[in-house]
Amino acid sequence: MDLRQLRYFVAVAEEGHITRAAERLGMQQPPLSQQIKAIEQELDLQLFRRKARGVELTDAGRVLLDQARAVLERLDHALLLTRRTARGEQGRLSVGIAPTAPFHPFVPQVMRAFRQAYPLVSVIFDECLSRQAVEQLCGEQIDVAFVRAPITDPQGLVVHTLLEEPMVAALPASHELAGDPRSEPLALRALAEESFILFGGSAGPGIADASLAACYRAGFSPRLGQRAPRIASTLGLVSAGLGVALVPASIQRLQVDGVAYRRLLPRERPTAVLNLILRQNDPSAVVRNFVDMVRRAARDDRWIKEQLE
Amino acid sequence: MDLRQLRYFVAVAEEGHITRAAERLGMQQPPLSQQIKAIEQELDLQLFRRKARGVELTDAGRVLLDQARAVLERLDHALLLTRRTARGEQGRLSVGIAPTAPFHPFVPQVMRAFRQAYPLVSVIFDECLSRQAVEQLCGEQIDVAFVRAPITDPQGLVVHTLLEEPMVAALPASHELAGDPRSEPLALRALAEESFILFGGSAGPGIADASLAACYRAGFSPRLGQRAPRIASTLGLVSAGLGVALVPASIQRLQVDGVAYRRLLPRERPTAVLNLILRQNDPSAVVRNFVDMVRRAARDDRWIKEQLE
DNA sequence: CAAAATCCATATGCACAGGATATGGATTGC
DNA sequence: GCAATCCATATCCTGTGCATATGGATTTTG
Repeated sequence: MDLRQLRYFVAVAEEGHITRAAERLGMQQPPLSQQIKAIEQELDLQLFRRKARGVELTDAGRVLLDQARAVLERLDHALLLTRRTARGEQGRLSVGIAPTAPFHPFVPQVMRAFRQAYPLVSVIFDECLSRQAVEQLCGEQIDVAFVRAPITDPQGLVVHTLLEEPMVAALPASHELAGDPRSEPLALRALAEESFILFGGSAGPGIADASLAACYRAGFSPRLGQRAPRIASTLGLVSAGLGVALVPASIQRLQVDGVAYRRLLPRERPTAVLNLILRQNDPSAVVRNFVDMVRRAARDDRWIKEQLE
Repeated sequence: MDLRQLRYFVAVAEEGHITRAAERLGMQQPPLSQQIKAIEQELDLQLFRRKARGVELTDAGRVLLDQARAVLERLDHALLLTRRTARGEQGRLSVGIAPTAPFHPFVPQVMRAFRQAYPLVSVIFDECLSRQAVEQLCGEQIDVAFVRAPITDPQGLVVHTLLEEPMVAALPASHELAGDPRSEPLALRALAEESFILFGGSAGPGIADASLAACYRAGFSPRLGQRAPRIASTLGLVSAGLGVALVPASIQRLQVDGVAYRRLLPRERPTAVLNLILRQNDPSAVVRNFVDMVRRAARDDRWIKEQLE
């Protein structure tokens, strides 16, 4: 049994005439008659009753017509899904995302754009720190990750830098240095005597490293306060007056009672990067589309430039 | 796109090797490679990644594998249903049935046998008198009918006589002639003065005609009492003492308070036939199977002979 | 490290399936 | 009774799909 024969059968059944069906199929009548006969012989049953004017479906023929339509439809559907998958319009995408990444407008913005452009791709988010991201990428648990670590490509992975943003100081609101957000940039040295709350824990080289490095460059060894695993708890500790923290500028969108932000002097302030990381040679078209879109957005997006001041 | 190609694809996908798949398909490797390539070109996408040892499905290939299996399964199913229909193992059967027919054991017996032999045929019953049966057969509302009329084939229909059974008299239990069922057969003349309740109404030449004809043959014109449309009301009237009725012997299975049955003298008693009626040249295999089974059962069934005494 | 092995791709030849043309036969309609 | 309609059969031919032979790439083995 052959799809061509199935299509021939459907055409004949729908037209009720072999001649007319042949016309519709762009062929001559005799070979079509032959094919119909061949099907009947193969199935060892009659599909049509030959009448003086045209042909008429038998019961079996009627059943086959229904079924054949379903099969052909199913096949079209199959090819559609396959093509969509090949184009990366359909499938799954597992995205690892650093805890501070969602606060930068770029991330939700590009995610929204992607979901709109590829509505049939089901996107799953998984919050993870940079070290976990690398592991989960290698273990195929996630396909791409937004991370804040300035990773130099580990084996088998590719890192794309999407943007850099300045970091700002988060101070207790009661702190003497906590002024209006519009106040003059702060010199890092002014914080030399403060406890520094390190954000991100020891899970990976990320924001904490950048903060410390900046302090060293500014000429002092910061007093280390508590470590907080997440951004919320970090700001909580700051709010409680347990110390100060350096956080990406985009975190300022998170207004917390008792926490004030201050910009730092451009010359000495650390920067936080946002990197996109993925498996090298990942053949997934979904991943390719995603990465393309994210990188293009990062390049084009005016917002970034404003943010860099 | 071709079913053959689809099967080739599934084989290669399942084996992970073109060479091995070719073996399984009973062909050589080069043409199989060609066909796979042809599919990929037609769909304009990659289904496999060629590795050093064998081939590996791409995402699109994985999707197509799933879908292709479904399509092939669907096709097998389609052919199965078609074959079943052609064999008359599947479909619908609308059976008209005379009101008195179900009381003869033959009818439920053969219906049970049919449903057992052809469980996928959905049988629909429709009680109807002989005239309606003819109409509904011609109008294709029913496919076959059990009727009690001795119809001579109307145009386009075929009648098969399944069995004949004697008729018996149904008397009010209080009637002087109402004796033990085992009493001697009654002479029809003995009922000459009774009111005859005609069963079946005027809807068709059936039992009522046979009853009257028998009376005429026995030498008297029966006094006509009420007409009753159905067997239950007929026996109700008898029970109420409004007259007597002649009914098929098999009706005796219907024991009604106040109604006694008596056999009639073999020489003069009327007989009730049970006929199977259907459209001539009905192409339905289901009907053919049904008629074959019913007729065979009617011929073979010992029960009938006993009933004929 | 070279040689064998494995497996896919390409090249070429051939056989057959499927389509075109021509024609016959049956039924219907005027 | 003749024309028209439509399916079936016969014959020929083209193109497709398979087989055989061979090349190329990578892995395994001695």
